[in-house]
Amino acid sequence: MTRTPLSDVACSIARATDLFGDAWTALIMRDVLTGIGRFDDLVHDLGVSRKVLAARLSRLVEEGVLARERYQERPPREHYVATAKGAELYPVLLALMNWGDRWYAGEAGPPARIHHLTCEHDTTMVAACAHCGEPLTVDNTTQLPGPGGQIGPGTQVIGPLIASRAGEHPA
Amino acid sequence: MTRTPLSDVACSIARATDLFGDAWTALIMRDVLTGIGRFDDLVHDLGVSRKVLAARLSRLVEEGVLARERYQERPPREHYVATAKGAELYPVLLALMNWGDRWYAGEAGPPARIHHLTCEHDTTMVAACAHCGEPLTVDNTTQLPGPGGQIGPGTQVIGPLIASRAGEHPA
DNA sequence: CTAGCCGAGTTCCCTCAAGAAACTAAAGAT
DNA sequence: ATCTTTAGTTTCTTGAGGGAACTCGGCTAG
Repeated sequence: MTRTPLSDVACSIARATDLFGDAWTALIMRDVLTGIGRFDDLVHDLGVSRKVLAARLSRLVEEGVLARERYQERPPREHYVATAKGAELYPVLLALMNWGDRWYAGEAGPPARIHHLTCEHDTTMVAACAHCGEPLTVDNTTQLPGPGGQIGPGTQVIGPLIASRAGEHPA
Repeated sequence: MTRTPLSDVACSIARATDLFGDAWTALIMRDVLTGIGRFDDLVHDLGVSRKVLAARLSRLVEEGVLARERYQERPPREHYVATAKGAELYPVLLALMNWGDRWYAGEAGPPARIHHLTCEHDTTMVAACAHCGEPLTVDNTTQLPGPGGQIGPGTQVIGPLIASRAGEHPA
């Protein structure tokens, strides 16, 4: 892509997408957050070309999402770990995973489970309202312009914009 | 991209990313979910090239995420609306937006607010555990292989993999 | 009735980025 | 002295994205 300057747009989704809206970046973050931080391990696990991986990693380090850290002195070796900023991308990954599980898991069920150490249950992510804890959905939310600038033409109520019958829930 | 076959991988994030891991797709979904469904409106709102938009839209329709619907008969005009499958991508967008707000909102604050109609508060999304309602974070979760296949090398506990000090929280 | 306009795309050309695979380079290990 | 591991660069080719012009059905205004 020839750098369409999405980051300029007054939209946090656009800003986030400018960094994260790339097939590899999401997968790199998944791996790094699950402990795969070494260059060659990422190459093998993802099947990404070394060139592209190097480019993504340095972008992510530049953005402060990952950090390059020495993990052994002799011989000196570096790997990549998530910063706090990077760790906060975890909900994005959970949301993607949740959606993938719901719509693409085969007969056998989802390929991975999330185990919540706090409550000791296997679980899934719910997009909950920070205020009341109820799920946030397209139908029960509205987007309004915020203090940081108006949000272009997308300033309407989100409502009955779901297709009438198409695409029913899976099993 | 030359179609690296991510959808084959036994990982729901990879599957979701195969479709959604594209700078434009996320923004198209944002627009469609907020009511911008017409071809030319999308071109103008996003600044995407008509060729790429046409390609993305037909892919999204193929995948059952969007539906092409006639919204007036004379003259016949079609626009795009989200299916149920598409509407369920909303949490992904909320998570991206949340992250963008936290890390890229300027002085003025975030460019848009989410208003929860149910509880009547402006709110943000929390990645909550479906079981206990507490937030899911990198530190309090573990990924385990699920019924639908093992998840490659990423089968470790997620834990102290956050960079020691780098990337502290914003204001 | 013919010229113009609108919405929804196609087509064409060009450039730049992704893929593949070989190459480099430092530092042990055998 | 050579081999291996790790972490990248370099080179080359193909193909996807950007930009802009073109198409096409169907109203609508003069």
